[in-house]
Amino acid sequence: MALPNTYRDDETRYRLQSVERALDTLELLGAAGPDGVTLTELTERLSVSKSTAFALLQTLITRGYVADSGSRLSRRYRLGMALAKLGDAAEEQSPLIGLATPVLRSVTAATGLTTRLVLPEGPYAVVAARVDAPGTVRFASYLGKREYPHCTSAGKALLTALPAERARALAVEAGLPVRTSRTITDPDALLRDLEVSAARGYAIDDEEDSEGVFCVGAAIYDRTGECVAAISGTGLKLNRPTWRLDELGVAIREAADQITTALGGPPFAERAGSRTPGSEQDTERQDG
Amino acid sequence: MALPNTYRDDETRYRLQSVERALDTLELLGAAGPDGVTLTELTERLSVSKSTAFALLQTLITRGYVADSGSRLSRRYRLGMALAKLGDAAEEQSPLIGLATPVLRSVTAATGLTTRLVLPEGPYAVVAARVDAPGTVRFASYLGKREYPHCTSAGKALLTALPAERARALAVEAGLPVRTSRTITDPDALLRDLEVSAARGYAIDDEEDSEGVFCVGAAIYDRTGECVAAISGTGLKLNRPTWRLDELGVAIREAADQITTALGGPPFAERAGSRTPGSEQDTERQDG
DNA sequence: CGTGGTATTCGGCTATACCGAACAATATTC
DNA sequence: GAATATTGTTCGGTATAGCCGAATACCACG
Repeated sequence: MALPNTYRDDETRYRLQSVERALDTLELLGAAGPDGVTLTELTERLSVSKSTAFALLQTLITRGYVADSGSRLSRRYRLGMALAKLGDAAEEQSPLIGLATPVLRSVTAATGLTTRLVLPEGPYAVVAARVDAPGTVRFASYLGKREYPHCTSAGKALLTALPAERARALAVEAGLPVRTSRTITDPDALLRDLEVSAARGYAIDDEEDSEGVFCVGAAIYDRTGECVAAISGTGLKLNRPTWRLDELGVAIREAADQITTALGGPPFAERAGSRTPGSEQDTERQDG
Repeated sequence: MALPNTYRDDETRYRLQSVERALDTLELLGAAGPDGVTLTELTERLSVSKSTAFALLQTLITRGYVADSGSRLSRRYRLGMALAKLGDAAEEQSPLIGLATPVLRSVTAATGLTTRLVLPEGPYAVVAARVDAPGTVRFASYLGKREYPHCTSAGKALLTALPAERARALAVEAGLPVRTSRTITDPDALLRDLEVSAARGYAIDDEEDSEGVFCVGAAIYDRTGECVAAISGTGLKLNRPTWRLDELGVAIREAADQITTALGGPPFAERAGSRTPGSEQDTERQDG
């Protein structure tokens, strides 16, 4: 190496190369679907030598974090059960997730909706926990999925907690791509929608993100009054044509309130009317 | 210098030390509960230097696998959300778990029981997936929990798939400790119970493992006719005094059948009467 | 029976991960 | 309020652990 730089980049100081590669391996396998990945595939995607990839896999396999299937030749590797175990423990250790999951279960049992807990990450909302409704063929709703702020109920719910200016900035940062014919793509229209949602205590996505799919979402606040998360309930219109979005919205709002109060935050009733100032835009009649 | 044994133990060949330590760290944090662990605690439990433990944590933290809470000094570390994400992916990738989870959800929704998928591990049954019933204050039912074969419905269900001698041997190996006043501690009595359970298609644990708690379980078979897992449903007698164990048992049996047939295995009706296959069954190729 | 694709094994080189010790920052004690 | 105890963080030297490249073993086609 020509570079005599004995000191490492500040970003990578105190970070162990082989551990990072092991994590890369796991994440790669996780994104790879049930068919798994082959050793040579891994080799090139990690840009390491075959023997290195092999050693990584050996280590992870003997500990149960990676499972190998397929016989001898053209073996395929996928994530192992030890990870499911750790993931479970991680969920319980996260105060928010541990608190929210039982509530989500109740809502799902009562309403038949698939429920989720999402956290803000930049302008997006990422799924942190979920309780799938029975019979669901499983939405494309894996943990860690990033959802748009402008066309999902959870994303909107997060925005309702912010001053109008900030909400607009975030939505614009994420972009407002068209997802269905009903997607709100105009920032001003979105802000009006948020106004209504905030007053109502829950946000609605009525086939704005995906055809035939609706959801309702509500924000969660901690003791400092900061919005830290949101929950949402999702349903398919096909399954049951006569959902009552207003009733479901209230159910979600109350569930969110339950979590909020558990965190010591202000419930909906206390927040009512005190929508974050920002610009007090005149409300124009919204036509469809 | 005395060059010590350049060749490593066969057990540890091709295994990366730092990766193993990282995994040790995660497992340690996972077992530590929501309060987490402090750096010095970790240092001594891993028997590594403080700086090493620090580097491990840094790596895991920047990748989101460990979260730190508590301010500056006396910081506490717990598992991070990246693990929940991977664990979720691992569940979907496991063919058995991915298959069983939707079924478990249906059973839970229909019956109100907390349902589990368990796998055999030596003489024990370890929990591989679970769907908690709403309102459950959460049993001590974390993923990876080992359950006794003699006093849990899932454990018994696994035993029903084995020849009597083997079932007895396993139960004895695990021991038959007293758990409640109703625990079966006599191997012969257990075998009689298994006989009945096999004929019925499901096993019952009526407060044999824990006071006030019952469960029903049934075995799952793959295409080779081997029992590979079992599912169980658990309920609290306190909550609802009038459970119908027979109905619940049938529900569990049918759910197990559903998974079994999905795997290409023999459902209950076909197994009836043929307890203890014991004899040699031809290996049937699955060409085409 | 070769050919091309895999997974393993080997041995050497050096970058890497380890340690010990000093440093900094916060509590706790007097 | 200074002294002490206990924790997290930084640093440099060192040898070991991890990386690579090449050679080998294995299997499935043609």
